[in-house]
Amino acid sequence: MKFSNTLINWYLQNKRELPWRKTKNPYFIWLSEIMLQQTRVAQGLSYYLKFTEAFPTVFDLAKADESTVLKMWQGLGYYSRARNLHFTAKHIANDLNGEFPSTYKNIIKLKGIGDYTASAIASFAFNKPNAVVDGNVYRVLSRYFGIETAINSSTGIKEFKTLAQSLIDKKQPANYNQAIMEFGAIQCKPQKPLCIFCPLSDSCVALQKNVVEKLPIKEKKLKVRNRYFNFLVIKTDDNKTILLKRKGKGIWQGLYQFPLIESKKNINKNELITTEEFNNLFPHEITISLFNKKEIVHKLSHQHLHTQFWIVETKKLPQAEINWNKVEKYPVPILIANFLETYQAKK
DNA sequence: AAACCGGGGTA
DNA sequence: TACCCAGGTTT
Repeated sequence: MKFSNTLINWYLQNKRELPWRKTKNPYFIWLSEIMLQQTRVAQGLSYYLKFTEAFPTVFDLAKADESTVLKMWQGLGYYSRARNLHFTAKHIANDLNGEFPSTYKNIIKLKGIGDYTASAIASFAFNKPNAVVDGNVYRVLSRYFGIETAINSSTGIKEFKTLAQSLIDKKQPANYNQAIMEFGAIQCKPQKPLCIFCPLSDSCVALQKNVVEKLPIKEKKLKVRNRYFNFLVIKTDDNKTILLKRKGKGIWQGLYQFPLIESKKNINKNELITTEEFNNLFPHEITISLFNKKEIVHKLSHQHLHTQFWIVETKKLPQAEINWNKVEKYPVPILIANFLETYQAKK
């Protein structure tokens, strides 16, 4: 059977009875869609009942004070939804004569309505063949077709939208959209999906490849932390230096490095020599110069290390116990090794 | 492209 | 704790 027919049949037998599924009133449908953005049905339901009772028409909502609307929204989260809802209610009541736009193109112009919500309203209220793509649709399609494109990449967004649009049942777009989302919410769940008695199990690519739990794929947007490292490359007049072993849990555990002064940003020589750490190391006279005129940015998966190597020349230091011809014996981060290579070459 | 916006449920 | 939820707007 066709993908869409299977889903619609499943939907007609398994759907939950929800108040916004019993109406074609675009105002009610809009209200429910805004409330259900990033929100579970169980959480939004009581708010929907409260709002439709207090504001039975878009004019009632438009007449209310914004603070009243926000107060009623309290606890539902994402409060810009409530502000946009009220703004759009006033727009529809005052500028559009209370008539809700009936096409995707016009619906999406409304504040607080994006691609998903415009498609949902166009199909549910006006029976237009605009396919919805929400979190459920991403999950169902990526699994059934075995699509590994990241759903939060720009190419993934286009790919899934195009696919969803190609699959919609144009004779009953509302039922199809409802069906695929309900199927994703109840059957093809994020965790522990019910594959054992799934009506699509025979042709589900992810099930056959045993990758159901891995889909959909989402790009990890790991936040990169910028750190600013100042390494003090010490050279005593008896040709010794200092290497310190990194302890603790952070990066480079157990490896050796030159004494490090971390700063909030790249600093110049004056700023460096006035740091407390620097003065603790060098009580007496030294000469100091920046080795790399341009900062070296060492990129780790989750950190960008903006690095400056400072050459510090001084007379004999009791802490400086490592002879420069032994430095290469120590395990060091590649960042330090690369520095040593260019530094030694210049000598 | 990425940050931001929230409260709540689930494993 | 980490992930996800009938996403959209702003930068």
